Amino acid sequence: MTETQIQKMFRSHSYRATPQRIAIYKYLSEHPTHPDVEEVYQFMLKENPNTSRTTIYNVLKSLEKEGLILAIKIDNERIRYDADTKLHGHFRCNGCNKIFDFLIDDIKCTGIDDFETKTKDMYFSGFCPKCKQK
Amino acid sequence: MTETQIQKMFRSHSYRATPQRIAIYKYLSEHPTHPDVEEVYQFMLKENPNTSRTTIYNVLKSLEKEGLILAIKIDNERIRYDADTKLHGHFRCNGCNKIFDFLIDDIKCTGIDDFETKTKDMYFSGFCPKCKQK
DNA sequence: TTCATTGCAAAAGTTTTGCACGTGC
DNA sequence: GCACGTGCAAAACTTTTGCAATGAA
Repeated sequence: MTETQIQKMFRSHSYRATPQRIAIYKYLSEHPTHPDVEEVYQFMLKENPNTSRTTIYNVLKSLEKEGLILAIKIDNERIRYDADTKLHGHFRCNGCNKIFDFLIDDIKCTGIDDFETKTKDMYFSGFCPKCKQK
Repeated sequence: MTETQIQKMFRSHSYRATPQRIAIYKYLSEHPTHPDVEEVYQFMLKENPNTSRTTIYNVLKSLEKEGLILAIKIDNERIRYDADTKLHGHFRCNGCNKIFDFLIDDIKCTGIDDFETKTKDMYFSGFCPKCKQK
């Protein structure tokens, strides 16, 4: 996504396209490694040593609220973020602690037919192919 | 579940059956409302005013580690706990903030065939039948 | 008796708040 | 120019740690 496209996206959500917002969104979309607040903060410090943690919290919270990014709560320790908002699952390996994306083809549920579903999050955990051999 | 059964369950997991553990587990299984640390603490205070928050953290963490309870991370603010460890989904209503349980009949995924899956968590959000009318 | 577990107090870590200043529109 | 957003420092809140005392097995 180009900087101009990101700007347009923010403006269509009535957000000002500040350099900080653009940089954070760009970082998330170019690093689909599901980083947490601290990783985003450390990256932003490199760009501008005056960056404040408050800004990271503000930006991530507002982007999540507006549905532009996902908050991934698969980890007990920290919330991770993902700029890919298409429906997909997350697998956490207990060996290497990495998060893997996977496709969700179909889900069949009972008991929420009359509910209005807005978001669907799916978290699996276990061992990835490499770690299960050990 | 009777107190004796809970005791046996703890012992079979090499946990000592302390009154605190039993009371916390009993509270969770009798109150399937997905309470958080603070709610468990407030309940325990009524039973014994000397209860420490540390104990709540210790007990919930160890029970979760051993798979005797589930940690539900559907809420941004707090982790909730559930003594029902059978596979089921959780729906969070953005209107009344309640958590509803639902059945998962089938999930079809692509990309993790070679993974060894130990846990499956599914979180939906949106509006419950009552709240969607407003 | 022994050692896991508890409760307390303090420390560490995380997130929010209040406010002055700066900047996108 | 105006309102939104940022950065800073402090406050608030959450969770962990170290340790002495307790009590389950």
